[in-house]
Amino acid sequence: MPEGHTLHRLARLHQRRFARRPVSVTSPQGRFTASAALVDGQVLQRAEAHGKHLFHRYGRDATVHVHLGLIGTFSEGDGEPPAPVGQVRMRMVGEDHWTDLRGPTLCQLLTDVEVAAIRTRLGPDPLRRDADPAKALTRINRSGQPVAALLMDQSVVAGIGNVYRAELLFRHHVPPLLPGRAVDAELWSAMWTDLVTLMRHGVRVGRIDTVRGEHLPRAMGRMPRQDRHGGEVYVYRRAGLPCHVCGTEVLTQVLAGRNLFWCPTCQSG
DNA sequence: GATCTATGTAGAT
DNA sequence: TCTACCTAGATCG
Repeated sequence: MPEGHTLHRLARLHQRRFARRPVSVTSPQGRFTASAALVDGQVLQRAEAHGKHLFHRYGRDATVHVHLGLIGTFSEGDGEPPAPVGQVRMRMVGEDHWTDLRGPTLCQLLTDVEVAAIRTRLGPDPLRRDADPAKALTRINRSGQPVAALLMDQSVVAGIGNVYRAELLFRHHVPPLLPGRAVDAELWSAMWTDLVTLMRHGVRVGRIDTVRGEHLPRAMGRMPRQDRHGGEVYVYRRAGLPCHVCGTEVLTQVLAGRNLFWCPTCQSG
């Protein structure tokens, strides 16, 4: 679930459902109880996302910071919340809605300085208006690391995860192991523009779809069926299957602890 | 019902 | 580089 689009979608939902009104904040599981008590009953001023980080600002030096990690998840509903089931780290209850947070990597109450520290170490986020893609290119060009590794580095670009990485490289015919310094401005401009479009679509529909008109798989004669993550993709988790565009077997390799997927023909550079 | 795997990161080693 | 986190959907039997 959680690449940048998921967090922006949650921020938008929480802003709409909880902001500008008092919110009950508790920790049925107990691991967030002391911090929850400090904002419980206060007005949520603003919910926003930067990359994969979610911030609930209640006031000066009182921001709840959530990072879902790999397995964190929010569930939500209308009206009265049900009895907590399982390990609910944080429960928020507003006038008409409730939401439960389970399994996050981080759920902590931060001061303004601590929030700023997190945000300054993040790279530009394609889903934010304040993003400067040139900052990302500078970092990419300074490095001999594979572009596939750089795209996953949240201090280079904030919000890209394993699915968007694989799909972006495929869509731009980029070999994953291409060194960062070989990415030119024209290529990066095209990749960034595409990322903005793809991720905005992700926020809108709540899943990652990267198969668009210009890449229709004519050779296959049909659109790819939905993949396990719920959207339509070219190469992510398709190792051993034929490429939707050229039919070559999709390859996989572990790079820096994450599974990488690519088509050696379409992405031969 | 049991088992496997994962869209991620932090912290230990 | 390894492990913990400890959810949920897919797959196995």
